[in-house]
Amino acid sequence: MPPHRTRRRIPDATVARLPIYLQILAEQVESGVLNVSSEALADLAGVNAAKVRKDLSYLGSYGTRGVGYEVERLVYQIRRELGLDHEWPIVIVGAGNLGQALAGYGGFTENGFPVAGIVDVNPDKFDVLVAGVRVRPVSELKRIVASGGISIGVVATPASAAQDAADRLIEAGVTSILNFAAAVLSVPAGIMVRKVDLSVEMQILSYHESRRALGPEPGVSPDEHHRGATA
Amino acid sequence: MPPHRTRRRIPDATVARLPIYLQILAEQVESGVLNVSSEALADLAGVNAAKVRKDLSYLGSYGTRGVGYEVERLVYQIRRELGLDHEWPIVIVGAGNLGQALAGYGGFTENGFPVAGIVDVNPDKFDVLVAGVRVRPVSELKRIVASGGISIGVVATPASAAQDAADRLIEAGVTSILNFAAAVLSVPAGIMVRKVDLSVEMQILSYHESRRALGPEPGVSPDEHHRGATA
DNA sequence: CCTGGCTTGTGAAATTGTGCACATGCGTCA
DNA sequence: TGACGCATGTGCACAATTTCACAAGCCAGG
Repeated sequence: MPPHRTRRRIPDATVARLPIYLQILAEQVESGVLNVSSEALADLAGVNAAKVRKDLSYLGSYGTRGVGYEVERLVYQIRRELGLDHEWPIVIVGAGNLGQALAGYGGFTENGFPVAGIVDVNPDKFDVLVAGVRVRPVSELKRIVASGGISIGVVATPASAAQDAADRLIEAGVTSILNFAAAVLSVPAGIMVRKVDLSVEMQILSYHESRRALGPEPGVSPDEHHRGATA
Repeated sequence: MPPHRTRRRIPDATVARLPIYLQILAEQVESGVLNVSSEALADLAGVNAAKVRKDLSYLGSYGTRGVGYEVERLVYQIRRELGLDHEWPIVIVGAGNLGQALAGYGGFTENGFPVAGIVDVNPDKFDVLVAGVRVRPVSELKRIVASGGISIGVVATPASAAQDAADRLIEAGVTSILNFAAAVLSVPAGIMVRKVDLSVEMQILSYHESRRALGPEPGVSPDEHHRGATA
């Protein structure tokens, strides 16, 4: 059998957990840990051990029965599967508070997603330096995307401008979008959109808080100190 | 029958969509729209109409056959179900870039989650004004939470300090946490945690981008312009 | 070399979520 | 008042995900 032709379809739920495992494993490497069991990893990730094993099994059989998984190897495999074996430059649309905060955050660059460009419609913002990158007019989006080989765009505009921003990104050639605006984007098939909406998150918490007031759930066992729901 | 005693258990997947519907409906109210059909709402939310109907049916029967849903009424019902009929003051732990950006963002306050306090461990930050709120030492967390009747906390610290921040929040009486740090929090049963991690989102996009390079999916129909995956 | 202990990898069951199809019921119009 | 058109609410089948339970396999020790 060849060294694993990546052709298998990995379930969405699993894909969403791989980055978590990866982060934890990276910490373990730092600590000099050589092996982890599915149970140890599950514990650190706050999930079920069987789930960890099933998730990792989609990558192939990289564990050793009776021993566990070799941390370095697992890190390598997960990174490869997630496409993190090279950088993915991104472009941010919107240089307002949010856009600047995102660019300045550093988390993007650190994780292999360097900010290759920031654009805005407002001329007042042009040439402002944000995290070492000069803000450019949206009209240059196409050039920036093409010359930077960019396939991921970040929408950091007000909700009212989000669809327009998305349209321009797609027109420029971007195929994946991370949307921070409080708006649902309509995009052609084949374009991947993920949305991050703080107010949605808060409202989900609110729902649970207000149910709490109605008395204990008829079905939630009050057992001791485990991981909280990260649903 | 009483005006609907909120006792039903609403599926998580539905709870996660209600805020989206709510946002769209609020826009419709602005536009003076009086009624929406499940299909119209589904279209705007980028989901299936049957799903919308099923989701809304958990709230009770607030639609009219042959007509649709009365927008204002639906807004009221969803808000009530999500516990948005009153404000939920929050406290932010961490007054660094992220904490300041979050506080300054305004999205919290606008949506009924006013920032009632910001704390940090770094004395340099004490008394700095962020979005009109004075940064206080973490030692005052308990007092702030108690006097403000706060049940929701936001962790905006570096990953290494996140668990400590969470512990302090819980100790102070908070029961729900929104975690922006790249760390999995361990919390007692009964505490609700939601995590927002940009690098996880980016990595999920990366996965899909890198699969794209392997050729067209053997199973994804190439149909025209619909809503993108927000999975 | 064989045995015991431990952990993976995975069928199968249980649970959760989705989408179809249609009976039901409201409002309108003749 | 009766018939018609339209959109809800929901039973049901199916798809996805989670969890269990255990056979299989590896390593260490005797």
